[in-house]
Amino acid sequence: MRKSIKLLRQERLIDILEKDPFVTDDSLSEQLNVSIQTIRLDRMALGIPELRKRIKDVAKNNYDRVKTISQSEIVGELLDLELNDRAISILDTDDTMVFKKTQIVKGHYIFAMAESLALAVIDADVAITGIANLKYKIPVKAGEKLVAKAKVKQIKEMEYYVHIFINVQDEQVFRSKFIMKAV
Amino acid sequence: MRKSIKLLRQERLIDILEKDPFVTDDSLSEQLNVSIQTIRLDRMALGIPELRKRIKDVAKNNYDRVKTISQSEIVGELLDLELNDRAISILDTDDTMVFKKTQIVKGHYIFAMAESLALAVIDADVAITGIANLKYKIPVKAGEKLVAKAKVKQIKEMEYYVHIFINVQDEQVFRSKFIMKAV
DNA sequence: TTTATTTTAGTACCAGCTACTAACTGAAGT
DNA sequence: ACTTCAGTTAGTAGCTGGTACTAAAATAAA
Repeated sequence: MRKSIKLLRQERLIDILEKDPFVTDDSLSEQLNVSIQTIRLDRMALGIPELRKRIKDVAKNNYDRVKTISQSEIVGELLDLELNDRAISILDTDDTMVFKKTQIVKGHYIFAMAESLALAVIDADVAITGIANLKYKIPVKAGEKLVAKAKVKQIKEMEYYVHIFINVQDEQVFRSKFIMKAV
Repeated sequence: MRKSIKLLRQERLIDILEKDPFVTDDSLSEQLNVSIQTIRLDRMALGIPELRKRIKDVAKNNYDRVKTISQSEIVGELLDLELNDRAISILDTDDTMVFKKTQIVKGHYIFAMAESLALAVIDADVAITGIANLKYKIPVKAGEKLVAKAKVKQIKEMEYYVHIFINVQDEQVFRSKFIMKAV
């Protein structure tokens, strides 16, 4: 029975540190009501590095990356643009965009790429998405390079009908129709 | 002229640390060819904290932010769930989600909320989005609280037909149909 | 009861500092 | 020539949050 007490404590330790890596051994020993030596033995057993190393890891991991997530990279890079006619953008997928279980890129990244290209291609100061029909044909895996092509099919007063196709290599993985409304 | 040597060194110091905050005083003293005490006097004068504090700052700055952007907040909080039947989630929008020009929430945030709720409501280990039809009825502004309701309409072998409605207050701002495929 | 596991205690040592005192350098001021 | 003084260097004590190690105490299992 002592065995499970130890394992339970180690699980709690992992839990605490996953929620907040900025915790000293001292604080951990208080939270778990054991001596600081026990905490250190547990960390050793679990291969968890010391506070400073943990902080450094968090810092290093995010230092370069973070900037990207929030904006531009979510939508890809515009390569070619002919207003009111056509446009091309590319997006490199990575493992931050996937469902861990399946390694398949989450749908909203692909949607975001398509939507932003649809917005870019139309010659309107401000536009909003009205209607979208999407078809995910083949799941996209982390690391694959997406190429999106937009074609404006029709402009009816303030409504723009735009088709977006997304390929990986020469295979179509996604296609969609957007009706954008200028405001 | 001695004056400018000092100022120049301090500028170089700032430069080095801006490019890479992960540098010890020891390394700085080598790079700038002065004693470690001089480096410390310079840091004091410039109000630059020690290495560990700098690392911690980098980590802290990004840690909270990244967590939120990448996962939960983009998709909302699950309030109610009846597998294979219905589900409800909420999402507080903020000004990081909008087009600056218009203060209107970007479509992919709303799509992500809808898609993830559609995924949550179906009782399948792994599922991918197959087809989606979206209608954005009213633009959502920063600060508005979105309430998404999912209803599973039909289950046909491995395909799930799910409807998602998103409201602000009692007004429907978005509705969609998803066909999800279990894998 | 004996043995094994787990936990606690304690010491020496480390990096990377802060805080402080003191001495040295070198050029300018008068 | 001597003083002056900013700028630089040297050195010590003490801090945090550890590692690495030895040893003893507590608890459980045989």
